Amino acid sequence: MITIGRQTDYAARIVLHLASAEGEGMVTASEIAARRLIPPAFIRRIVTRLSQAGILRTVRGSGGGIALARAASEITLKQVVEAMEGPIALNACLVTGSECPLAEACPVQEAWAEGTRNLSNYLDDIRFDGLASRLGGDRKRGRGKPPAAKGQAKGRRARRTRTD
Amino acid sequence: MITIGRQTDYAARIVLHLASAEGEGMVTASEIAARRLIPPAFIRRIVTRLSQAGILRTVRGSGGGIALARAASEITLKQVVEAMEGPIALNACLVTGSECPLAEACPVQEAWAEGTRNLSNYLDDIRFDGLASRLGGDRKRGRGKPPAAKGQAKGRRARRTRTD
DNA sequence: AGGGGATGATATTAGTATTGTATCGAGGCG
DNA sequence: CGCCTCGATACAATACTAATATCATCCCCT
Repeated sequence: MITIGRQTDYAARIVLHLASAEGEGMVTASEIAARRLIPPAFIRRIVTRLSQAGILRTVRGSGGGIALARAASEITLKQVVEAMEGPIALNACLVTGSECPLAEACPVQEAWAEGTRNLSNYLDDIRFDGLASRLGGDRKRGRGKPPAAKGQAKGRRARRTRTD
Repeated sequence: MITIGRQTDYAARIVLHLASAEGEGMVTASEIAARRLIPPAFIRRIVTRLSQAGILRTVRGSGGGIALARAASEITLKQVVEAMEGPIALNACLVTGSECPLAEACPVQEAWAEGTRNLSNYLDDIRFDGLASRLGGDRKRGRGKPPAAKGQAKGRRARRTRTD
């Protein structure tokens, strides 16, 4: 189905939660787990990977917890996806390099490659400040925006490619 | 890694092969397997699924084989992907509907949804006549396009990959 | 300095999906 | 009738994912 793993889904929720609590100090893993419906025993590993990727900052000990390593506006969905899933690629043949002897004359590979670039660029335009502002912000701002996630930076990114 | 399965990769190669042999009669599964480096015992199942999806047409018996069910220009990469992988969705929460209690106020889900739409639209624009013409067809049609499938309008947007 | 609270790391397990193979059946052509 | 081809299914091996539990490490606070 070409989907991200559930861990990545969880990771996005975690970062989103922290982005919405930006500047409010540390949040514990247990609290995020409870608030965002993430298996408590699972959240540790995800946080660890996000920390190693430089997206989160953690402090151990009493009073410790988790926070964003930098401003939410500097964290994109692409960064989170790559931290959890590795490089973005629609087809494994794009990342393993030239395992496929047919790659030389493979127009389909080119299609996968461009689709990958499109997806990567799209995800890189989704920033967590924008996402967080849509979390609880609707009530206080009376949005004139539709619930659909457009409006962020993705502009009109024409998807007509017309390759022929 | 958000990749298609290998079966889908195979499926695309199969359709591509048939598209490049359009109007030349039936091709046997064994021949495709050999020419496109697909496990011979595996290709049957893939062909069956593509047939059931109405993309391929098969004829049994001596002299039989496989061919496209309609013109290559009427077959898109999206159709092949959906035949093999089911509905296109970047996150399972988009297809299962409302398994997630947070979906009501989940900006990330909206991001996945739009990314899915983008991807789906992109794949639906890739048609196999275009792909086949790039296989060995450059010489005979002299198409003015570069071999790389670019030309998309992926708008250049400031790329903040800052990982400090 | 010590206790408790928090993350870090790892082993394990159960379940599932994918990949690939083998076998038998059915249909069509000569 | 016999060969050639696809159709369907059962099967195994593998890999991955999700999830849990446990112990180690670190740090604030008293």
